[in-house]
Amino acid sequence: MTVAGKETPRERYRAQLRAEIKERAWEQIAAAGAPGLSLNAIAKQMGMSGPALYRYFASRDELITELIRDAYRSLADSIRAAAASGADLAGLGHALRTWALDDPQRYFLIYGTPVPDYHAPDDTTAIASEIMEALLDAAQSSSTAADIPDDARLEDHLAEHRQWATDHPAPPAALRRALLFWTRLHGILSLELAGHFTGMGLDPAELYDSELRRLTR
Amino acid sequence: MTVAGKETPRERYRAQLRAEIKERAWEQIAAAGAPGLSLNAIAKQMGMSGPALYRYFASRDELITELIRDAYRSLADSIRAAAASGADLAGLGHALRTWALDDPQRYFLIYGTPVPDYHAPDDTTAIASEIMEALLDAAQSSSTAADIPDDARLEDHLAEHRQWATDHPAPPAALRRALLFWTRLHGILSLELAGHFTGMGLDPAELYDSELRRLTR
DNA sequence: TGTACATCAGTGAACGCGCGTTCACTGATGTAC
DNA sequence: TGTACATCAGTGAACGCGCGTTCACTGATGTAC
Repeated sequence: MTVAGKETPRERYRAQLRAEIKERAWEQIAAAGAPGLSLNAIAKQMGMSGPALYRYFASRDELITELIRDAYRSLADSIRAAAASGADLAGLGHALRTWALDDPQRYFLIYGTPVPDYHAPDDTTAIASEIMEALLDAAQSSSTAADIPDDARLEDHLAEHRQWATDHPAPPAALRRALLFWTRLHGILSLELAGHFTGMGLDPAELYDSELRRLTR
Repeated sequence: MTVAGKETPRERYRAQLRAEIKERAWEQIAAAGAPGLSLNAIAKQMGMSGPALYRYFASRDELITELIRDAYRSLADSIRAAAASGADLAGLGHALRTWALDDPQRYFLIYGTPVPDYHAPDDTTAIASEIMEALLDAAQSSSTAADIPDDARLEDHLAEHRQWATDHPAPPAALRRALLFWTRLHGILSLELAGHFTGMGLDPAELYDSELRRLTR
């Protein structure tokens, strides 16, 4: 990393071109899904020859890895920005949905069909933890009388299996709430984004808000 | 369709080979995901030349379409079999999870990342309706005192938007239950199958059962 | 039961395509004295 | 300020590959008389 003020023109140009490559990559992914991403196609779209891109990314895989990282980063930033501006759990829920609808294929790059034997870069787990921490904070500080029925068995399990919440002071009830927030909302979101509600004649937003109400009331 | 007894040897052979092609296709999908499916690779694996497969499927797309149909059919059959043997909503939930874990990529072929501009064949919506009907039956006949807090607003919405449950006598509360069953379980399942719980140190099965308990208690 | 013909399965060659990636090279941009 | 050298961006040709798909053809299997 270079300090902003000390960037040489060349460095700035490099960063700019890397950014543009990624932008085109996102456009391609939006148009044809991640498997359809092609370096040559990106180059052609930018008016360059294919091999030129190898000055900026060592391989197609490196580019995709970077995109996954950026997707995680973007989601974490959205969630944290919402939290920073005083949003409660419901607010984080809306931030999540807005983020997902904003670019469905970006959502699926993180939460969609996994490619067998592909492992996401290690640092994404750190970003995922960031997200969980924001959820835990909100789950802990929002009303205790949330509308989720008790479930002693699950809370016992969570009390003993909380590596994912290491160092977070949230009590089991809050762990449970954050977790259900995560799984329930992803259930609706992924079905919605994949189009499984179209033709059913109901509004996914209503369903989403309903779950959110139950989690935060 | 030919009646079983009237199948000629040729027809039987054809059906057998079509089936074997599909089997190999599933193996490939399990190994490399749906985008990695290749007719030539299947042919090679079966000891045939590539073009030979065109006797059995008009194109790669037709094969995939058929696989999607089969996946839906398989899920619907599993759910209905469970229902037929007297399973309640919880039983259907376990059938769903078992089916999903049995072949994650088959699950994702239905519920995973959608390919932009690809539309599933029309008859799959009929099979999807079959599945929803089985859920509605179970949701209706199981205890009314389920552990889902009331939500008048959602029930109002569902009372007015129930094209997906046309002709089904289930009251709004049951519609809601069936719907939440579907979205909540898919939330956990898709996160689990995509590996998002690994490293968190908790057992997705506990979470799944906990949600099931809440939905059916 | 045997022959003549039609149907069908499978082959091998070929087409056109796009992919990721390497390599040797040109020309422009920056750096050092 | 001007020259000499190093660094870097981008090109075009090429490699090897696998893909879906078409086509003309061979040989086996079934059908009709």
